[in-house]
Amino acid sequence: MTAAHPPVGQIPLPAWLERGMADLFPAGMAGDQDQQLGARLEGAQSSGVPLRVKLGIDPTGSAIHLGHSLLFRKLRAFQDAGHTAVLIIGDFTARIGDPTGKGTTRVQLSEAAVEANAATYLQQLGLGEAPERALLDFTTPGRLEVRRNSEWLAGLDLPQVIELLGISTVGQMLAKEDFANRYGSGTPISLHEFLYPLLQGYDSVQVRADLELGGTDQKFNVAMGRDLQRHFGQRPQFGMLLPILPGLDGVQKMSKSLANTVGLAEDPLSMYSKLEKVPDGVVDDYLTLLTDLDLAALPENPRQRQKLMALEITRARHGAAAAAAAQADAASLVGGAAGAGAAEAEVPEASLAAVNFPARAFYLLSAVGICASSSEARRQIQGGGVKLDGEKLADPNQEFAGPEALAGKVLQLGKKTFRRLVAG
RNA sequence: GGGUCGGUGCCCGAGUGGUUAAUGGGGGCGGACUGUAAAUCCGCUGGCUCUGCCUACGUUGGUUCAAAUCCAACCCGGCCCA
Repeated sequence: MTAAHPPVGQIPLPAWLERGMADLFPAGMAGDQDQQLGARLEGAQSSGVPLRVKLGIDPTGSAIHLGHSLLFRKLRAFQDAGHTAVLIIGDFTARIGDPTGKGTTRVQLSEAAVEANAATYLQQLGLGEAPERALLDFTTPGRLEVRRNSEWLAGLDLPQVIELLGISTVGQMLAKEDFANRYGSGTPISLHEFLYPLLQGYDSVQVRADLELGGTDQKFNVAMGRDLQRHFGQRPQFGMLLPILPGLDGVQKMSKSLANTVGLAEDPLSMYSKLEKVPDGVVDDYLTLLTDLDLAALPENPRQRQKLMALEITRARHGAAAAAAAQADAASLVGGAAGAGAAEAEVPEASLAAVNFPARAFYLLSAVGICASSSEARRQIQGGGVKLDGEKLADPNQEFAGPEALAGKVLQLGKKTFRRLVAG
């Protein structure tokens, strides 16, 4: 090795690409064009052949939340720059379960469950929706490929599997933090879990990825993709890692199992009211990763910043009018003028059709889905957290004779859960 | 396969025959407070249209008037050995 040169041949990356980026590898040495993403981008430009940008998702849940959407936003940015998004639905790998970030072996999902999840994912990403609200560009030809990895994984035979296993070593696997922790602490690791990174890496081979997007926790898996591509004689992909979005608690990552998420499918009001009170420390992260706002031109006041962030993220999903309404409603509902201010609010509706009358208050809450169980509902009422049209419900046994007495009213739990009751 | 230790409510973790949905902590939810949040304080934290009735301490069966607590078998896991 000669002395390090200044990055003479270093080709700068566009701003849209670098925004929010946590890591990019290989980092790119001046002399080696194959190590530079900038060079590959230029190559794509001059040859007219778009880059293939891989993003894999595991259809393990049914709701996409903001923590996922930052990856899709970046993928969309690549699409808008003319490249091809290769969205891999890990229908096969989902049945193994990504061991990343998990303290325990994941439950293996059934084929049917995976399929159902995959369908709702595409829907949430905006398949069939107005392009300006869709997260991905589904319409421009050549910008999107949706693949399922069962296409190539389901048919692997044992010799092929053994070949894959031969590419990595136990030592490499145990170098992965999650495995190391589990091994160190005596938590079981099933052998099939070692297969996960290999199979995900094999996806990169199959789709001939130029770049793979992932969260920073995916570094191991993305790097594995490079190893496999090299093994199969391909030019290895770049790995672009984006931060793991902190959840609404501001501390732990946004994750459904931690119940600190904002789902893309959520209504504007709950989306806005959740976002406008995230801890100050993560507001800038949200602004960077979930909006396109000019970061240099943000309000100084932390509260204003927070509201702007909440408004902008809600707007991107639901449109300007709905977002503005949500902001106004959130203010009036929390401000104590509940009911009155909520009159025109975009409060989610709850049908009384499934409620058997006469209904006691605690039963009503659970029947309408505002509380998980009638016992919980009883406790919430006793705790003074339930209001009907702004008026506190005091008695969990209060009886309602029929839907007429309730239709049109707003049932409220705490400060952020609302349901407008509708007959039938 | 052998030895050994262990499997408790969302999580961690007490509890070793007898008022009890089961100490404590975390988390969560609700209330007060605040610019929302955080911090702090308070309440709740198995289910059921519920003034009572169910189901609960890995599973199944057993011993007892009585078991999370004793016994047996089984299942699952850690560690050591092979």
